[in-house]
Amino acid sequence: MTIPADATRFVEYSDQFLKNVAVDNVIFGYHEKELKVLLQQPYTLDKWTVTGGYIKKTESIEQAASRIAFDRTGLKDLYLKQFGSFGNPQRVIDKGFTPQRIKEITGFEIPSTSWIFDYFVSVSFYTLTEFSKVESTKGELEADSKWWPVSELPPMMFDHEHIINEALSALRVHIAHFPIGYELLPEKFTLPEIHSLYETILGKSLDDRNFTKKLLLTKIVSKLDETRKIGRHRSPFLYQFDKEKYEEGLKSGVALVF
Amino acid sequence: MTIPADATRFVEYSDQFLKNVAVDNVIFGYHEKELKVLLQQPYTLDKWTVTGGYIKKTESIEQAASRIAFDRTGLKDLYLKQFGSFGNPQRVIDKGFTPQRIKEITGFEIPSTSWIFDYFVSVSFYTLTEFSKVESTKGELEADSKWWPVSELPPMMFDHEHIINEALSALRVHIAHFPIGYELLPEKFTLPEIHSLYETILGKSLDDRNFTKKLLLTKIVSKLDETRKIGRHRSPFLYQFDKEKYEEGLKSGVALVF
DNA sequence: CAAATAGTGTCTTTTAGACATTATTAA
DNA sequence: TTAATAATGTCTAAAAGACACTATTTG
Repeated sequence: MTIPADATRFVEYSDQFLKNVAVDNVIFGYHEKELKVLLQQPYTLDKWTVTGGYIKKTESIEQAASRIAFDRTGLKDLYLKQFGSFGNPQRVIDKGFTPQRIKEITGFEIPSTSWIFDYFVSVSFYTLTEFSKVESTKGELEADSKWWPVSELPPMMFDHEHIINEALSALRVHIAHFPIGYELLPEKFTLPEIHSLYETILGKSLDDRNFTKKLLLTKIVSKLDETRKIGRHRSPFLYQFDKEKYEEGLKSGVALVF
Repeated sequence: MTIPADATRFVEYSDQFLKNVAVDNVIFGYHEKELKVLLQQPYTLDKWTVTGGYIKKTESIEQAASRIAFDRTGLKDLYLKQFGSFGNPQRVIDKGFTPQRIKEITGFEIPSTSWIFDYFVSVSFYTLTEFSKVESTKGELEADSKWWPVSELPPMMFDHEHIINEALSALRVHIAHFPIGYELLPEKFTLPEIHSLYETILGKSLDDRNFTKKLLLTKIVSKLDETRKIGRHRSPFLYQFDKEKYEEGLKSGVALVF
């Protein structure tokens, strides 16, 4: 077991942070037709959590989410979407903080009436990124940090399994109304690649003819005059996002219902 | 100016509540083809706020929202829908708490580093109710409490105007996918009545023939063998919600896109 | 019979969904 | 030439949207 850095940080730096409220980021990663989620394992238990952290008094909740996501992924400008907040007295049970435990570890005596023993409201965001862009997946404070397939999650702390499920629902609703893929695909990609991406996120297969028809109708991608040679079969054409249409879609919405 | 009850409560009861996080409820009321929102005016200023309150350590955020809504409306079993959380350092500016001010009023000396001078994250819910069902619209702690048309809001505190706009957007998305009206219409109502309700909430006019066609297709309302005599013109038939279909719609969704 | 509101049907366009064959590449 | 994958079009059914006349009531 590694150092219980969370507890230490709490005690030393707690004046910088808002109390009883925190941010959780569900970081989805797409890689080779699989949807994964970045989880970390705190010092306390054999259970896992989504990436999260505390909110500084000087920053907004969105800024906190962004800072925390950067700490975990090394990526700036991630599109973080708030999808809900979670809070109930049961949330505290798994936390692993007790006055005795903190004293053992840090030497500080904290009264059991302190706010750090009350439950935290989690303001939750999700984001999508290309798996391989993430360099430092390991937070300085956690024992371990790892990508897990959303379909095979390890035992989760608190209500974090529920939070991931809610994030996934929100994501699936979201991609019916807004373009995605810019951060997930190489600059030039093939129709089969973007097709697979949508299938993976939605968790179901999509008719290739109908998929192509609808996608091209939105004009958010445009065909290039190049192909990619990738095997003993017909070479697929390359496409790229039409930056302008894509940005417009982000603002005003684009129907891509499957 | 009335008693600054919020400040008093803060000081006296703050141990019961989570810190730096609170609930706000945007309570929409429908009455005579108008959509209104219940606002309260705290002691401090000539600005108004949506109804809100603090979260007890022993209750979930949903329970807090429900309790707070009951305090303001006297209604139980309101359908409260969480639509977002809001938090940034600017939120504190309007709050009207300063150490000096609290000392003047309550006699307590609170250090300026206390959490009560930091910003609060607002976990926000909206609900819809029939205007005239609300008896005690006045909270015990506020100077005044009043329904305002959503199109003519008074000067609002914090980011509460933004919160109301977000609530309205969420409501308009919501009614495209779930049945509403059960709490807003009399048990027996006419097609023109429910038609007006949808027009009011969506803020646009809807073709009567197409509206009726789609509504009846969902089977959530059924025609009765009675009419209501209301003037020197043809008497409209009465309808009522089909409880079973309605409940099912709440769970699984019902498309009513206009 | 006039004024007011309720009630209803048809046509057109658009969208969704099902479905199968031909084209290209390189071993 | 064959195995592998890419590319593409048509038909049908359902839904959305535009649009206007007839029915009933009572002063």
